[in-house]
Amino acid sequence: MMFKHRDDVRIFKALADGNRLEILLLLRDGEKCGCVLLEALEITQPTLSHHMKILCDAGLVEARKQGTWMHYSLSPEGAMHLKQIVNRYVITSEKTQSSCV
Amino acid sequence: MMFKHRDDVRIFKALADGNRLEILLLLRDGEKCGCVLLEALEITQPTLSHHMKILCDAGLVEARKQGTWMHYSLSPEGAMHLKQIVNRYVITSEKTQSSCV
DNA sequence: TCGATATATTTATGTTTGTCAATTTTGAAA
DNA sequence: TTTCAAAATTGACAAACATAAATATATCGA
Repeated sequence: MMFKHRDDVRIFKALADGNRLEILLLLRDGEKCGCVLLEALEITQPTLSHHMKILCDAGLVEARKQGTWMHYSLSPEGAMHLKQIVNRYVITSEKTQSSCV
Repeated sequence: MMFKHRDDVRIFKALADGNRLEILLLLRDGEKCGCVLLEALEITQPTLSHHMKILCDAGLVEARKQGTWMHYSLSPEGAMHLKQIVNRYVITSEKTQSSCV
């Protein structure tokens, strides 16, 4: 029960934070390294690292390591998956009435 | 800062719980009253009431009162709004490379 | 009015989460 | 090797959250 729809919950949880949404917006115009994200957000480096892990674990963001730098970008597959999930939970079929009217 | 994208966060938070996702699935095949939802979920009545409030406040679910019963249904407007939000945060443009390569 | 049923509210509790400070790890350059 | 910069990890803490018990409210029928 606690683990119903666990994977989907993980994705929506990743989206349920203002800083993480802001990170996604920053990544919309292309790959960015952590230090650039850090400048744009008013959070500390450990906090950013924490958020990036959540976004990556959810499959929404991809990470590319190059030397000391980590480069982050939106995951097209993650985006597609998210849209599929949304359709699964929120799609509307014909409008019927409650059986206990 | 704490309140960045507040309204969008509220919607994603509403989706970030296994029981609430299950409720949305139950509502996919039409309107249902609270007592029916309660039977389908292994939670207590106050907890269901709590979850329904969160889903309604997020605009994902509509409530219709009829006598003692509350009838819940998916909100088509809420669904459309959610899809728009998802596109805002996760759409992918041309792939560029990080500026600090 | 009284009783039964569906729902909402209040209160309390254990868990999860976002955050930062401090520290560690990693990788490259001097 | 030493030094420096970027990122990850650890530990701690306050706020937010999911949950249930107890209680309150609302509506209908007898």
